[in-house]
Amino acid sequence: MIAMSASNFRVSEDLRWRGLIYQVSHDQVIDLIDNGEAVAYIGFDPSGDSLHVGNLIQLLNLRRLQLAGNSVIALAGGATGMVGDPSGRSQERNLLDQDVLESNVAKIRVQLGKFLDFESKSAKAHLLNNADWLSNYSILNFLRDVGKHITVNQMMMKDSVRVRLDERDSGLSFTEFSYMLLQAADFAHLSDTYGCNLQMGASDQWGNVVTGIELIRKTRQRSVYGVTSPLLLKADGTKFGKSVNGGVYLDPERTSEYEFYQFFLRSPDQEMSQLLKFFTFFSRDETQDLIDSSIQRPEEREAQRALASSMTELVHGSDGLAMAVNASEALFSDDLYSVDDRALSMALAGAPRSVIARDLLIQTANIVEFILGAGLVTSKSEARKLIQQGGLYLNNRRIEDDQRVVTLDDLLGIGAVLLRKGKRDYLLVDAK
RNA sequence: GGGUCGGUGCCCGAGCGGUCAAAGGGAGCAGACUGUAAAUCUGCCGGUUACGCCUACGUAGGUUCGAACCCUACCCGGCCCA
Repeated sequence: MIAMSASNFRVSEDLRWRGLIYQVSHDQVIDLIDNGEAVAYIGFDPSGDSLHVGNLIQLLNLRRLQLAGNSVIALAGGATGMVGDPSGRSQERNLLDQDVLESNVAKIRVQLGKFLDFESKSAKAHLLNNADWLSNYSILNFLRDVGKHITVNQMMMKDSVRVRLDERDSGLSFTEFSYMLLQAADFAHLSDTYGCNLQMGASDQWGNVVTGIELIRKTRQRSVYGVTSPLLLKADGTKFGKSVNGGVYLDPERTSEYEFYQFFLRSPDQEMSQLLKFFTFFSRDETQDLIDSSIQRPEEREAQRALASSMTELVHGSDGLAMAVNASEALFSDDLYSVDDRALSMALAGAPRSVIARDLLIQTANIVEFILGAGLVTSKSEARKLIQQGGLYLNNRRIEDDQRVVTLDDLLGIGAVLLRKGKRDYLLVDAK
């Protein structure tokens, strides 16, 4: 599967073929990474308590480099998160509480760690938090060590800043303006203490990366490099990574294994080539076969299946994948009643679920109240509209009447009721 | 601190005394078509005890029979000046 060990393998070629290289600061980077001499770092923003599929691309890039023999550093931005990166943002962000931030960092560290190999002797991996060196950096020293070497003129030229200055009704605070200096200081610190010589990131990080390179060149007379990867956009040009219930996260508490699998399974045909290249570790041949299949027999969705399986397994392990696949098959089977209860119960272990009081069913509950209580809809009018429009299914049977009541008789053998909104938004409701 | 422009529903954006739950667009939701795809078409898109009522147009007051629209103060943002 992971065709990394072949002696003639060159990561740079692989990355380029995958379309993962957008900008490169110096051509030397290519040799550096091909020879396994890079010590590469990528920073991750802890503004949420879980990484999402967008971050995953970057994290996998780090993994790709490590598999090719380079050392890597995953950095959680415990300090920079306190300030907020203006890159790619059209609005000033709100500051996060310190304790929220700390708990986010703790959770993200765990996720980051899962994708790197800490055992390797030659290709080392480090997991760091920049709060460890930035928190106690005195402002005076910072201004002298870092600020002195970067002119405001340069900073103003950066896209992330310029966009905000040109913007009609949102400004840019000094705090966010300073962000790139903090990131530059990180790079310098990592260069000093870990021999870090390469910073990577998504293309919106280019300005920050370059600032770090500048700083190190001026203050350390040392050459370090930068590489960015393109921002992944959907075929229609909008942001990638949104599903029915918001973002797609790596944390199963936020995005269940089933939902995660489904997200990739539903990928549009048009995006398959790019998604396979960005996310998977399939070889060139394997990838090409999948792309061909997708073009010739799109209705089979072979590529989607391969992508979804591969990603789910990578993030949630083989158990997680099994749960996701079982739940998917059970939920999308034509006749739910034909599946025996035991199998159903197992299969639906990974399905989205909620709980409702059994007593409610004993007294019989109105369908509208029932689905509201279950959390399938957020108001009674939404519930009624859903039914009127023919979008509500109970145990895979369409409900036409909003006066319908739900009773114990509606419980499947597994002691739960299966609700469905629209074509594919399922919710299993346990009666307890 | 002064001047000036602005703050409208999830977002963008009209409205500028009644006919405004508020045009239009986007997003979202549902339906049809299909392959759990895309595109397209249709309907919905504040809540509710549902042709009524409640909540909403930065916040608090005021004028008026009646305000998102007028007045006052305050808060927040942009720009310019100091």
